[in-house]
Amino acid sequence: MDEISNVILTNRYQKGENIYHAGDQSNSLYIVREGRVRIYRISESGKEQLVRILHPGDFTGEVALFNETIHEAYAQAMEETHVCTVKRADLQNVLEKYPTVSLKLLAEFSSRLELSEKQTTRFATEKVETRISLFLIECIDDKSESKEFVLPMSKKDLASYLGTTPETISRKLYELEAAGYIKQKAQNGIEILDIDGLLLV
Amino acid sequence: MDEISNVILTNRYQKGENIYHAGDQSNSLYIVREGRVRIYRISESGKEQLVRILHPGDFTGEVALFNETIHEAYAQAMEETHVCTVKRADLQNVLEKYPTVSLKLLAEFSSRLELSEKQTTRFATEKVETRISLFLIECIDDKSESKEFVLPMSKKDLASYLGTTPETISRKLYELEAAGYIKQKAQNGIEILDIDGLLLV
DNA sequence: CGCTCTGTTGAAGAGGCTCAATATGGGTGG
DNA sequence: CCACCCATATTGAGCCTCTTCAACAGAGCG
Repeated sequence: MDEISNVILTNRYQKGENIYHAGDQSNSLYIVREGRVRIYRISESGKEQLVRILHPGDFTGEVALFNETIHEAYAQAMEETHVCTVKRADLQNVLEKYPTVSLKLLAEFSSRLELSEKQTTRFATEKVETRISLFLIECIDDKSESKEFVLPMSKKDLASYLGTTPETISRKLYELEAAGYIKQKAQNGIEILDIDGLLLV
Repeated sequence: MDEISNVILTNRYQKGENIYHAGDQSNSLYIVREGRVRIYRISESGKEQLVRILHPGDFTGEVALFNETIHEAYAQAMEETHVCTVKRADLQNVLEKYPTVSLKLLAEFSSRLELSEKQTTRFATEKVETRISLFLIECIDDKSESKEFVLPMSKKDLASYLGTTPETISRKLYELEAAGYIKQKAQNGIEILDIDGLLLV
């Protein structure tokens, strides 16, 4: 722990500020301390997709780190955010000295890989309505118990994340509500009324 | 090397045989020695998607390995295939003893992650025709030089990989040929005539 | 030689996108 | 505290892409 704290730096970013850009030749791992970070990509045809949102404890920058390439994604602070950075050389030192850290990292990577491939398969095989339903269901998995929650992002971002448009999100949520599966509340609140119904969409 | 060869087992699989199923509780890493292996998933709604094809030297099984969960994908031999397996405990021993192996693994994982997220973004933002064009372009990147190659899989598999149908593949390839971007040859051969044109699709 | 799986072609229809107009709401400055 | 502003969200209409279903052609294999 001491060894690690010696090699980390902390930076602050304002809302909207970019932590790195696609094309940057970074050599650091970024760990979110406070705030939220939007990771997004620009496709070949110039459209933007939200890949994921980092919360305190999450990290990013790994691809550029282990492969010495440039960043392929963008990282942008969604609010006032504190980020710790570890330089590549320092990280490699730690990893060589403490092999169990590598095992933890490997576990994290492999579950991220799993998640990403699952997402790809959903895009490849499910229609928008189903992707939205599955997303809603996963929102309650986390907080368990209560079947009511607040969308973890704006509907615009959600559209980008799910590979659709804000218009379609709006309409599909309306349809799901009309069908009695969910109830929309103020400020992006959602209550799930019928999980089984949602699963069959 | 000696240490590793002591802990690996070799298995043979016939064409069509499954190496593991989704739901299996596996505890091994599988390395392809000879042959080809199709990795695919079944989505929530029951549709199949081809995730990738393993060639000699490639490996799989990592998610179940580092997270002690069940397999989420299926691995099926596409032809007579020889596969080496390493048990989880043995692998962890090696990784703890030789930290640089972990670094190599981390590099491999992170580039796979990168690839998977890129693919997700393509599904989220590009239409089928563009996805096909990009796929064709990547086929020649590998073999460089020659602008002629044989599709690395059947068109049916390609449809599954690109999240579309064989009918659409057939039609789009026809359109790309009509536009003068490519030329189709016998047995899934393709010649690229105009890369820049393809990139603009 | 026939069977089965892959690939092609046609027609119809659904799903989702685009564009435009309008509403809403959080944040800012006066 | 209010008025305003800009980003987000909603709603409608038309259209385009792609899927679906069906029929048929070809290729590979026992």
